[in-house]
Amino acid sequence: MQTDFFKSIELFSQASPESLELLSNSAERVSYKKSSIILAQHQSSAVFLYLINGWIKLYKESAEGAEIVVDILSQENYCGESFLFEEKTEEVYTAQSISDVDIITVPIQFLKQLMLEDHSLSLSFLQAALQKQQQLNMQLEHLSIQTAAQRIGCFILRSCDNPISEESVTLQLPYDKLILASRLGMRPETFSRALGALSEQCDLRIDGENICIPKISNLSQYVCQHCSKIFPCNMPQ
Amino acid sequence: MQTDFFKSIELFSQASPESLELLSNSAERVSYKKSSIILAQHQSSAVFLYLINGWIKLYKESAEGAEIVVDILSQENYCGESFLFEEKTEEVYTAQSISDVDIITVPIQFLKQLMLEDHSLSLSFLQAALQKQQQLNMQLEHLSIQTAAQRIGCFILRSCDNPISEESVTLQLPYDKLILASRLGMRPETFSRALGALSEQCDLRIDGENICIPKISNLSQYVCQHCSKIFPCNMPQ
DNA sequence: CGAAACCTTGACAATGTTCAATCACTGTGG
DNA sequence: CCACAGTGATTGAACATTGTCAAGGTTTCG
Repeated sequence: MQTDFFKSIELFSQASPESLELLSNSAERVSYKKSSIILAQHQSSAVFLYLINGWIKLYKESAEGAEIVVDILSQENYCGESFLFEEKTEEVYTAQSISDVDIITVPIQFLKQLMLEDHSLSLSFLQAALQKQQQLNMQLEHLSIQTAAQRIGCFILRSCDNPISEESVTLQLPYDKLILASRLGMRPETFSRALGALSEQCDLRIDGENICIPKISNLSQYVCQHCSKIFPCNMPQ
Repeated sequence: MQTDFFKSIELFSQASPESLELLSNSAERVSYKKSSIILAQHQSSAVFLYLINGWIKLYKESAEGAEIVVDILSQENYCGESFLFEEKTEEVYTAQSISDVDIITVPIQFLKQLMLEDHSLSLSFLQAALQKQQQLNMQLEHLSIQTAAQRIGCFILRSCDNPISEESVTLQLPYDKLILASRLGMRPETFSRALGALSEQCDLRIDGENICIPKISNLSQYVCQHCSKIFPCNMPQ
């Protein structure tokens, strides 16, 4: 792989020339079709995975065999970083593509070595980790404060390019409603009903995966009531 | 302040001698009585706060004035790190002591400078951030999977020194039930009822803030059913 | 076409919240 | 020392929200 390619990825853009060189030798770029198992549980603690494009579902199984969705990765997200300093096999998960995807994988021990040698790179990772932390805090807040309809509305709002526009906006849900539901911490049935309620409350027009929002302010008013952030919050998904 | 003191704190233990020297000159160690406002909203983005001992509540206000508990810090936790690389005043909060506390404060810009110069220190922070991330992931999972009673039980379980002991264990709740309730994402009334239900289910004896667990396995069986982790999971609070 | 996956709907149960009332405990001032 | 206020905690009843189970519709794709 080419060093220039890594240079263009924000997470690696500050890495030293030596790191980039080493990365380009040891990283692998792979493509998968939709619904492929990319990492099985036993592999997940040994690999750092960077998602170039597409969507990936990370999930585990509970003691009783139920599927627990840990996270949905989108473009430019990554996973596996929690194994940088821990050997624990506690947090293992399965990674499955939910669209066609392009990814990069790096053996975790190799990445750790880079991290120990390259100060700039570790600062980039620190920065990214702190951002992710904020996002997780937001999700926690939403889960305990917002209703199902508000969480869906919040997701839609944060998908708008320009949330303060007065114009009507049309957008597509990025993936299955089933997956979006579990991502927002609710059952598919609840999602379906809540989306219905939301569209009544806020005058949305919904046709399958397409959503038309005639007036964004209707939505933000309904959604952002109880939240600690100030609209437009610009938090990533 | 003395450099040895910082050396004894895990988060700073790997810092270079120069960093320790600089830290000991610019950090402040302060004590507060219970219920003091330690950081008001407008200060929180300028200060890194390390908690030596006691408990601190971090909270914000929603658009409507309701209090939103962001986090409860316990011994050896810290806050303010999210402002290392972001100037945003988005995530500001108020920090209030909920017991007598001893803390250390470091101006955030000063800490940032250290981080840019001291590779080892930034690795320690990266490691800590990744651990915190795992903790947040666990909280998210619990909030959407566990019932109120299970969350309380999980908290109690993880407060036990030796969760695989066969002996009976007695412990104290670390702070108000009101605060614990909001930390676990439920109303005080729900907490009260759920604790009652839990003590029936798992044969606990509860007297105010003291909880006696005759048989821990009763508790773990009831609590850990749906969780993706394996008992005893040893996750921090 | 037919199977499988995705999505929706209805009836009902479980869970948690809200509001109001009450009680226990603590510390304060007369 | 006692009355009293204030905080923390509990309880009941009504209500809101979400989950569960079962059935049926829709879309997609081989």
